[in-house]
Amino acid sequence: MWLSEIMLQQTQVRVVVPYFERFVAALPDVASLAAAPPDDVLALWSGLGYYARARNLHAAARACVERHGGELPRDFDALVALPGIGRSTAGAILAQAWGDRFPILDGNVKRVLCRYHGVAGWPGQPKVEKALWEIARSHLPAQRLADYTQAQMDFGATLCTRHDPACVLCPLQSGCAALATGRVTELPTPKPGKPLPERSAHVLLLRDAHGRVLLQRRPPSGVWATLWSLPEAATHEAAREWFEAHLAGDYDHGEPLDAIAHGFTHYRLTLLPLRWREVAPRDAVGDNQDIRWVARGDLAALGIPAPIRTLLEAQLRPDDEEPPT
DNA sequence: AATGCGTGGCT
DNA sequence: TAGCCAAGCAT
Repeated sequence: MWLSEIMLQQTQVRVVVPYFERFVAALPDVASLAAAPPDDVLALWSGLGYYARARNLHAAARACVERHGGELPRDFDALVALPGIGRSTAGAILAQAWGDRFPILDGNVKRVLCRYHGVAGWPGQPKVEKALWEIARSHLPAQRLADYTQAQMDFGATLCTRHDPACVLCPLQSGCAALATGRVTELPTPKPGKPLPERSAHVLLLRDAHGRVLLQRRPPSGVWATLWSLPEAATHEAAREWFEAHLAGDYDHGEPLDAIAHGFTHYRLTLLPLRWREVAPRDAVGDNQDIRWVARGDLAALGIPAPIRTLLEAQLRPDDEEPPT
């Protein structure tokens, strides 16, 4: 329940299902999650995005073991105090698990309320969001909060959809302000757009004599925080410095591979891979906790950013399939 | 208050 | 197809 709420934040059901099943099979309860190494949790999350959710979930599980007897507390303030659980998720947990009378305000509910009440303005705007919370609270029924909460989300997901909502079938037609005023397609007001910044990074695909690849743990904050990725540098000069500090070999022998375009919500990233087929480490590599050689078969056990995993899978295929340049 | 944080599906 | 944005939260 808790896991599904966290996984579904900003993520669609269809995408979550396989991750959810894999996660539950590996870490079936709060105790096993709390006891798991952070890398195991990130590996199970790898590909889902917003990795802070995984780190927060892990920390929250440990907090539950320490402070709440290994269970999620049935208390709004205690829930919100746990990392990764905000107002909406806390409300969803209390309403769905216990039938407690708390509103939720996820993307589906925001869309439905904006249309039904004819609320204009981007829902991400604090003023608009505050109004929506009040509306959500005012609609709460006296009973069956679990059913009500689930019904709201199902309604938004199946009838009052983002594109092409099924107004003809809608049981709330008669009270819908957007329908009455012909604004169904205009509400909710879309986020004010602005051009996404472009960034690029050189990534080094380094293999040793055993065919292993050199991975580096990313810094504790920023995008892909604490995940394992390829060594990265902003410029060729910086890449060369890193290479020469860590490896014996000739930087200029690196073969450029095709650039990889990756879009984030807030910027566009172009990855420029350089490949060396066989390099030897300097001593420093062996001593550094954040740098390691990884065999192809061990990639699945690590949290790795999606485009990097795709690149590695293409490059580390068995030798009878020559990787593309 | 505004921004940072992933990825994939959809049109 | 390039852009939009989905079961939000943290800072």
